[in-house]
Amino acid sequence: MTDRNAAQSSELEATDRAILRELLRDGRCSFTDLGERVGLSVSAVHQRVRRLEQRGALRGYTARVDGEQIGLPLTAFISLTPIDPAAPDDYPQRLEHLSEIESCFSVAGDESYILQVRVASPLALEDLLRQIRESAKVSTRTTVVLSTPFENRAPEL
Amino acid sequence: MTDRNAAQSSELEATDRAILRELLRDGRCSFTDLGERVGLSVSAVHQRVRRLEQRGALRGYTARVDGEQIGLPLTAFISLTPIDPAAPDDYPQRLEHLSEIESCFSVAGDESYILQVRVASPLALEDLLRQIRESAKVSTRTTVVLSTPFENRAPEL
DNA sequence: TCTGAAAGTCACGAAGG
DNA sequence: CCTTCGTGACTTTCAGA
Repeated sequence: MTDRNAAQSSELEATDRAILRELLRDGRCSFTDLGERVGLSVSAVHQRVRRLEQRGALRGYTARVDGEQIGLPLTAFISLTPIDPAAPDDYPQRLEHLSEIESCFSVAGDESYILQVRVASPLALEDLLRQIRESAKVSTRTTVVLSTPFENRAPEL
Repeated sequence: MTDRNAAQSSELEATDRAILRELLRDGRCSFTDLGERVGLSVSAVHQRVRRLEQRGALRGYTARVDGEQIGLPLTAFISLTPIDPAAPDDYPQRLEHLSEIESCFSVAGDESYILQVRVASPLALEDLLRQIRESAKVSTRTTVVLSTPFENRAPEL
């Protein structure tokens, strides 16, 4: 066995973590480079990446884009509190269609959900808030982001 | 001129937005595919992508990785309030070295900053909170994420 | 799970309109 | 800003260990 038999394919081995580390740093890194960096042949890396994709450890790849330059300079966090505490908890589905909502977290604490949103302007935020309240029957508390010292840093693997 | 002359290279043109849309969907998409999808030759797309990278609209590429499978199943938001309101505002620099902190937002509202963190366990979170308080001389308020209905969705371009 | 080789695809710069 | 074209690099598969 490997380390501690990796609890039914749960924990990742060193080489796989090295691969993920490189792909987090550069999602377009070639298999050739990847192979050199982790000390494996091109085909071996190729197989491992495919396996990581199939396992779901590697969910995909995406570009990192500048919010300002694409015309969405305003980020905010919106906390949700259900108006009717007895209503069924289907808030995520009710909000899914609003593309301005980047992330939706179910949380412990005073509020039920935290939404991370990105919009073009204060006016667009006002409109989004109206749509959220209408779609989900919730009251909202909004925290506007002034600046982002850093964001989406890669975790240490 | 184009649309409204794009306010000094600020706004993006339709083809560039189409390219970003595709790269947000699949960060490893080949230039060949990209060209077909946006209706341009391979070289033209290549040039545009390079230009977008130089402009800073395209900041890079990254893999999307499953938090659970890499051994970091716990996400939380931590709000920061300075203990000494007169202290210099260098909190981001003081916290930068803590790799568990994925994002750091300066916000308007009751608190000064919101941190998004990812850790292995409640114990690791406790330890991180201690380090944050020590490093930045702040009091903290923590909201634990129970589940994530959706996260990091691509914005509508 | 690895390696090495073969075949097909792709990246990327040059030249030109 | 676009196209076409050519070369070298890369991806992907497969056989073998």
